[in-house]
Amino acid sequence: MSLRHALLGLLADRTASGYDLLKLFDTSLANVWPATQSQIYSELNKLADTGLITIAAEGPRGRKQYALTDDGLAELRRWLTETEPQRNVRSEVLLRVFFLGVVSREQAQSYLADLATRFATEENTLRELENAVEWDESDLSLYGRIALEYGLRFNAMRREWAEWAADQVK
Amino acid sequence: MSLRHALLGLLADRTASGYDLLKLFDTSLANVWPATQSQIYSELNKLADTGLITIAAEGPRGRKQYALTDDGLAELRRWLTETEPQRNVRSEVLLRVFFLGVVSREQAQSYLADLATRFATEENTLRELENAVEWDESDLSLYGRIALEYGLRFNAMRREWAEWAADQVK
DNA sequence: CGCCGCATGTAACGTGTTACATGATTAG
DNA sequence: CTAATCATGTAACACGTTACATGCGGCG
Repeated sequence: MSLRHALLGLLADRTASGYDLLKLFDTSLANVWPATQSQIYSELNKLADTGLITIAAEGPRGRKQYALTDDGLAELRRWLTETEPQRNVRSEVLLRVFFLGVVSREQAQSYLADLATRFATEENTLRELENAVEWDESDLSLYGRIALEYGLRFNAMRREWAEWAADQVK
Repeated sequence: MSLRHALLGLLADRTASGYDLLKLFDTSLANVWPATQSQIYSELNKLADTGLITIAAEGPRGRKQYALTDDGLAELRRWLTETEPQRNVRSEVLLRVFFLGVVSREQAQSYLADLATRFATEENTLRELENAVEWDESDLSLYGRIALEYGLRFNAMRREWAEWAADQVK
């Protein structure tokens, strides 16, 4: 049920249409909680039905500008403080590593070395993103930078681990 | 489509029944690729239908002992070497951090401090697991330890990040 | 003989992805 | 005027979770 709260969270900052939210997902939330257009639009309708958001204004081309209601903000706060985040375990990378025994040691080693390169690339991508974003003094900037720092540390850790693992396989 | 390959991977080591595999998922794969009983049994039937595994023997209580076929091993190798692991991004923890602006700084700070504690606990759990497992010289032990090391480093990294983040919010 | 564990199967529901479908507005 | 962008909606399918359902076999 996190998509619903992601939408509430974005609408807590400012009002937006489904189309606006779609773009926000593709930019700021792409690395945290991706969502498709189809998912966003249907969830918005459900949220409007249950009164957590309302249509604050309608624009050209059938545009619906959604706004968070008091109930919606309460629900967002409740989710944040009173519910446990379910730990997100599934890792396809680890699953593959688990079964590297079915290929040769040489193949396994180069597989892990490739992984290290991949993680290094992702780290660089995030670093470019960090430089491209215009950070300000808002809460979204503060917590956005904290989330980005997580990504940087995560990829650095994974790169070092993959290098270490490649060495272990030798 | 990773569940299918997880099953193939486990059957590459030894033959097993659905029930055996279920227990393997709950122990060795619980932190990598969880699966439910219902999912495992229906996927096994599909794999048997497509000839990637076969029923090597039948036992009491309708027990079906599955074995990997040559096709199955080939498919496992193909998946491992020729397909790209899709990066697993969704993180409920990060999503929550993103929206910490809707609660007070004090609440946000204690939220992050709690996270740090949680990660430290998980790290300890994994360390106990590491000591409890009887590691041998097999491939599964080698790659199992590599996967576990990932978990240890991951939680250490997250704990340090959460501590840093709590400090940033001050 | 009765209970626990072994062993499998399926139905209902929620979430997520891909693809199709349609149309209005605006910038060049 | 026409192409790109804005803007929303829905259908089909894949994957995952929860719950229900059933029965055999071995151990005490």
